[in-house]
Amino acid sequence: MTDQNNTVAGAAAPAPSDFIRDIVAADLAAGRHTKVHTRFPPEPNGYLHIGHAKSICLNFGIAHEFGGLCNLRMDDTNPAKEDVEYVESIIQDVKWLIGGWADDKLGLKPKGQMPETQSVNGKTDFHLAAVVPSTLGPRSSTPDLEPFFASDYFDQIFQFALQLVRLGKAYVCDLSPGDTDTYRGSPDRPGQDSPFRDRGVEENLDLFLRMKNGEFPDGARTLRAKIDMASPNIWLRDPVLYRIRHSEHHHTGNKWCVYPMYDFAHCLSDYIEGITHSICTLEFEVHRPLYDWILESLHLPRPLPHQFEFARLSLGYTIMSKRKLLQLVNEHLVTGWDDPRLPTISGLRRRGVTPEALRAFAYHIGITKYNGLTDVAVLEHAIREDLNMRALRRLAVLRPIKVVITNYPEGQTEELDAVNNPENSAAGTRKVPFSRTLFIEQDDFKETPPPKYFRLRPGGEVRLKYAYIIQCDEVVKDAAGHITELRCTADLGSKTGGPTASRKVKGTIHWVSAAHALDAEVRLYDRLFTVPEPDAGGDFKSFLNPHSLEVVTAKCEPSLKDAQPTERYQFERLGYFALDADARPGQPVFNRTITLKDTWAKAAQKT
RNA sequence: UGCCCGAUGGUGUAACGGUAGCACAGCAGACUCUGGAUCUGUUUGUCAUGGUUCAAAUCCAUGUCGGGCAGCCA
Repeated sequence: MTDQNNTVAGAAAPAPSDFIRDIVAADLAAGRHTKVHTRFPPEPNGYLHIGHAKSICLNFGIAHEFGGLCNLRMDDTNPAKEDVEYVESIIQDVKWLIGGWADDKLGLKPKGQMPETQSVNGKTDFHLAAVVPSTLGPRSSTPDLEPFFASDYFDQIFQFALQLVRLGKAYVCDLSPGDTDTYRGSPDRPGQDSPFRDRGVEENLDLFLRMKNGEFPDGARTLRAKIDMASPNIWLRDPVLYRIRHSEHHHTGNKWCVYPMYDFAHCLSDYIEGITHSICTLEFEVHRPLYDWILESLHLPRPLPHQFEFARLSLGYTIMSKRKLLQLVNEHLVTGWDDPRLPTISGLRRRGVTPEALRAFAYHIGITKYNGLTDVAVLEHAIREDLNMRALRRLAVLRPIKVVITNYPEGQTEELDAVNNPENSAAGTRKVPFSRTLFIEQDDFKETPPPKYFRLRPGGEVRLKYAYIIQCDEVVKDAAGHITELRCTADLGSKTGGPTASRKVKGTIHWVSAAHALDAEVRLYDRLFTVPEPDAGGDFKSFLNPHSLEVVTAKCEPSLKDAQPTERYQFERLGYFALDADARPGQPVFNRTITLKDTWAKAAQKT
C-alpha cells in the first residue's frame, strides 16, 4: 500500500515517483510480495558521502512510503580494507540522516544475533529477521540492537557454497591469480576452461574444507562457480566465489581464513534477511545475471530477492570516490573525514547542513539510470531553503572597519529590538546594544563606489539595520593611506519608530557595537575544487581550490556568546553559520554553511 | 572489434500512444529596514534517419554519441 500522505523532509512535498518505486508498487499490487524490504549495505571501508545519502533516501524512502523496512547492513567481506571506525561512523550517519523521518523503518538486529536455521517445505533454510528500535517496549527490556553484518553469515554462506559444490555447480581451482586472469579472456574474446574445472565433487569438497581449515596459503586456490567460460558476460565466466585470506577481520576476528566474494555474499545476505528489492548502482548491472544464477542454483525455499540498479550521484566541483576521499584524509589535505569541505555526510553535518536539507536534495534530484552531473546549485538551494526557515538572524561583521557616530554621546548605550526570524514570528525578538563606536563590514563602504552601489560612501547615507540612518562625513586614513576609521553623524530621529524612521534610504547594512562585540573565529568555506569535474581526468589533487578555507576573526553581537551547536544562525546579509565542534566556552567557532544569495556580488563581478 | 545500459531546455527530472510539465540555473520586473526572503513575467528541449499509427518523447529498425564490464575489491 502506498501512503500518499508521506513526505520527504516533513515538508509538504508529494511522495516521490521513479522507475524503482513504480516496480515496487507493481510488485505489491501483483501480490509478488506482501511487504517491501530493502537494505542499505555500505562496505565499512570509508565514511558515507552524499552519494550514499541518495541511496539511503531511496531505500528508506521506499520502506517509508510502502510500509516496509530497510535493513542497515555492513557489507564486510574484505577484511583488508575494513575497520570498526567506519562501522561506527556509518551507524551514526545513517541514524542522523533518517532521524525524525524514517527511524521506524530502520531494520536492525539484537546484538550478536545470528541467522536461525529453520525448515521450510522440508528444506534447511537460514533466516534473520529485522527488529525495529521504535517497535520495542520499555528500554529496560530492550536488547541492544546493532546493524546486520554480512560477516555474521559466513557460516551460512559457507554452507551454501558446500551445497553448490555438491550440485556440481562450483569447483576448487588451483590457478594462480595471474593465470585466472589469462583464462578469463577479454570482453571480446571468450575465456578458456580451467584445467581444474572437472574435478569430482568429493575432491572439491575435500579441498574446499581444507581451504577453510587453513591448509593453503593466500591465493593458492579459489572456489569458483561453474557457469560458462565463453559467456559474453565476464561475470558469468566461472567467477571466484571464495578466496583465501589469512587476515584478521574487524568483526569475526581470526575465525576465518576464507572469505566470500561480494557477488556470492551479497545475494545470499539479501536472501537471509528476506530482502525483496535489492537496490544498487549501475556498475552492478552486469552482475545481475550472476546474482540470479547463484540464488536460482541453490533451489532456495523462500521468495528470492531481485536486484535493481540506478545511477549513482555525481555532483559538480567535488569527488565521490571513497578511495580519493581517503587519499585527501590520509595526506592531510583536509582535516579529516568530517572536514566541512568534504561531501561526506559527517562533513556536511559539521558544516551545518541539516538532514532535512539533504533529504530535500535527494528528493529533487530523482532516480534514473542516466549518468548525469548534478549542479551543486541544486544542493545549495536545498540548504538555503531549509536554513532560511529555521535560522536565527544575528548581526556579525566578518571584516570590520571602525565607525564613530560623532553626534552620539560618548558612554551612552541603548538596547535596540531586533527580529530573530522574519520567516517565523514565533522566534521572537532580542536586544542588540548600540553605542558611539561600531564596526561595519569593509565591503559596505566604498570611497569611490561603482555604479548602482547603494551602501555607504563619503557624504552618502545608509541605514544601520534596527538602528539609525547615518551619513559618512569623514574618512580617516593612516600614513600608508589605509582607511582606519569612518566618522559619521546619525539622524537621531530615524530609529525604528522615530519621526524620520520612514525616510527612504536605499541601503541597509549590518553593524556591531565595538564595546560589546564578541570575537569569534569564523571559518569561511568555498568549494574544494576549482573545476566541475575534478574526477574526469588528470590528477584530481591538482584541481584543489587553494582558497577553500579562509579563517577570520569576526565581531559578533553579544547574544552569540550563548550559541548552541544544535542551532542554526544567519549572520544578516552574509550567510548561514553553525557552531563548530572546536568551539569552547568563551571561544566560539563558527562554520559558514553557505552564503546568502548575493545578486550584488554577481552584478558587480560582471562589470 | 563482444556483452549490458542510457540519451527530453544550460543542469537534473516528469509525461507509461493523445496539449512536452516541474525544479535549479539564467534574464526582466515588483516589493523589501537583509542587494536575503517573497511575488510576477520570461528565454531555451524530445540525439539522427527511417518505419508502425488517425496520432510517437513514448512502439520497432538502423545509426550516432555517452556510460559500464576483463580484482582472488565492493
